[in-house]
Amino acid sequence: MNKNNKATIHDIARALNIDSSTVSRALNDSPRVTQKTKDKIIAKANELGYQRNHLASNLRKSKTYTLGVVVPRISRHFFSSAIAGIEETAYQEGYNVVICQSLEALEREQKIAETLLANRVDGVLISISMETSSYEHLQALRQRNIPIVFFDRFCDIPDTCNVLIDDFQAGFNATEHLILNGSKNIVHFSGTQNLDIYRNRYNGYKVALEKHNIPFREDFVLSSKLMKEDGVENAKKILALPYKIDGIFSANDVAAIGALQYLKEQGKRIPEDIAIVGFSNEPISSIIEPPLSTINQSGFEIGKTATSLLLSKVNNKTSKSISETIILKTNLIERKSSVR
Amino acid sequence: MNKNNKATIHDIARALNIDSSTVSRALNDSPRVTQKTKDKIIAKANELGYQRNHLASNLRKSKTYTLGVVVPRISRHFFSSAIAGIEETAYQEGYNVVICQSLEALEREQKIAETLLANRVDGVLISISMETSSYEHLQALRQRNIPIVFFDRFCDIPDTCNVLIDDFQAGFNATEHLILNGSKNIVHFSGTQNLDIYRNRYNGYKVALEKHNIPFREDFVLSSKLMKEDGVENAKKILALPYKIDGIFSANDVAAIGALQYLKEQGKRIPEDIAIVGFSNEPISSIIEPPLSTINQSGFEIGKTATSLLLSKVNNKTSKSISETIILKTNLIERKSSVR
DNA sequence: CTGTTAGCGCTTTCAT
DNA sequence: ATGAAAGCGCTAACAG
Repeated sequence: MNKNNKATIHDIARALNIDSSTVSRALNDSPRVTQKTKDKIIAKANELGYQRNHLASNLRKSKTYTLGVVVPRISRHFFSSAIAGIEETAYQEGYNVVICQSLEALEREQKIAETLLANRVDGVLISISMETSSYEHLQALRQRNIPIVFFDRFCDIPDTCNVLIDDFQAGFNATEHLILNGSKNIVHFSGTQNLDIYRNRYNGYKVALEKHNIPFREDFVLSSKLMKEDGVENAKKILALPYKIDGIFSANDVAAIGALQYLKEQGKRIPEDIAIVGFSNEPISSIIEPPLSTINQSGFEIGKTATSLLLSKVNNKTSKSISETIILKTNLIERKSSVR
Repeated sequence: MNKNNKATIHDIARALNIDSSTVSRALNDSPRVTQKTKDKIIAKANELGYQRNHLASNLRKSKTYTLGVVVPRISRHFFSSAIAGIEETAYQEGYNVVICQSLEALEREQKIAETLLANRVDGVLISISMETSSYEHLQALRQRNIPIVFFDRFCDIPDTCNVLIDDFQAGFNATEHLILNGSKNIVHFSGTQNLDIYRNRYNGYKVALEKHNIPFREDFVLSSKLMKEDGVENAKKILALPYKIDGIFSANDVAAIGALQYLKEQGKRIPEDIAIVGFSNEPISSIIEPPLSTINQSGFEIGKTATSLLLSKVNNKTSKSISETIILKTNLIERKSSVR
């Protein structure tokens, strides 16, 4: 018994008059131990209430069995469901997870990267912040040979993987959906253009307009950080436009909701339909009026996929430093307003 | 240099021709080392890019510097903001955090408790599941001398702490608010009665009615798990009641929203005002029609408070096994419908 | 198949 | 004020 009153492999060994290394092997189910002794050892282990000390094991193996997860903010539904997927996959494989929030700030992201390094995580899953335009902190991780998988927000660094949705297609589908429902003057709420996801959604919007011979107008594209306040600002801009806007394609849910709310407060006309991209299975869309059509993007799936990819990197010493990008499917969920 | 290409205290010691124990002391800012040698050591540490190996350090100290956090579901806004508060406080003190979801299921909660034990966390923060009516898994943690702090959902186990809001007062305030706004027939959406928070909110409701001489009616209390579907069911029951309901006091946000949505879909009259308890700074309430008055309960604050309390238990060997309950203030946020 | 031995990198007595 | 030595609990050569 050690000082914490917990049995160690030595206690088991002593009780059975064998060596602790055999106990270790048995407990790790090594083929180099007879089934009979394994049984004896396992029985004794249970009897003594033995539990492996991961600290010691990990130190010896110089692995932490911990993954770092960096997201802009945990309260965003997309990310909290992604985290659920990440944890499910990680726990299954015996990995723990430490979750960090960048709050969309580069400086915080850099600090987090340092912490993760100091904690010697075995791998990192990250959705970069909107501010992230320099990548040294991420490259530092790669230099220490820590695998990185980017999810949702694309990042182009050598020897890293990406798990994304097809943002171009989603943007195209969202916009076309509006057009097919009769919208002509469609405004686009876009995000910061240094993020690929927003550039691609924007391009999808443009191409859909082209396809349907609707002229593209520069002043119909409103770029922001897509926070709720930005949505409100966007709504004001819409009202100031010399056109009757009959559709909005917002690159995320939050800004769309902000705009909606403002328009309602002002007693203004609500565009016929609003398509939103970047939306997980959040309940908000189903409770606001008019119901929003959304592009469904399962955070849970993305989290799971990204994690298994990362774990394969963490475990396979073989296929080291191969970049890979996985694109997951999205689907458009149409919601008709009940009041029409 | 070790196999991971990382400097150790031995590397620093060798380079400086001193012993590694001195290096260790210096790096821990022990008073038993001269400032001059400390400076030398720190300089060399930086030069070599030294980073402490926490695994080794923790093994030696037999502490994990990890806290377990168990919540019903991370996607609930109240819990995700509580987690943010927990992390902020924990990281400041050099602790990591592992987050687990019980999904309101006792069985999962029991498994999680086992895992946390196996991981030898230094302390546990938990909001018990709605199903939790047996407490062996939690007592097992206490037996291993792992401090526990319950937050939001009260749990009465010896030698543990609770960080709560005043649910009785909140229930009272919510109900009185409805009464003062003219409601007479006020329905209460209640949660499972094995949780104190719901019993207390329920009692607050009753006492508020009493105070204002409004007769209490058994059939105005609808108990459920307070999921969205339950809200829908509740709404149906309301419509079937032989009274004109003019107020709802829901013990949480989710059920209230479910009910609202159903009532709207059916084109039914919406009660004049709805007070909700159990509500964090979630944006939902501000985007639905009619606006809901809510009891504001800051998950972030609760998380922070609970964590500092837990850390004091984890660190102070002195005041061991003293139970304590902290009650945090809530405030009612009134929102007038814009359409009235 | 099992035992011996030597550490992983750090902290902590106990000396000096 | 610093050094020497022991060991946290486990794993992984290397023997036999």
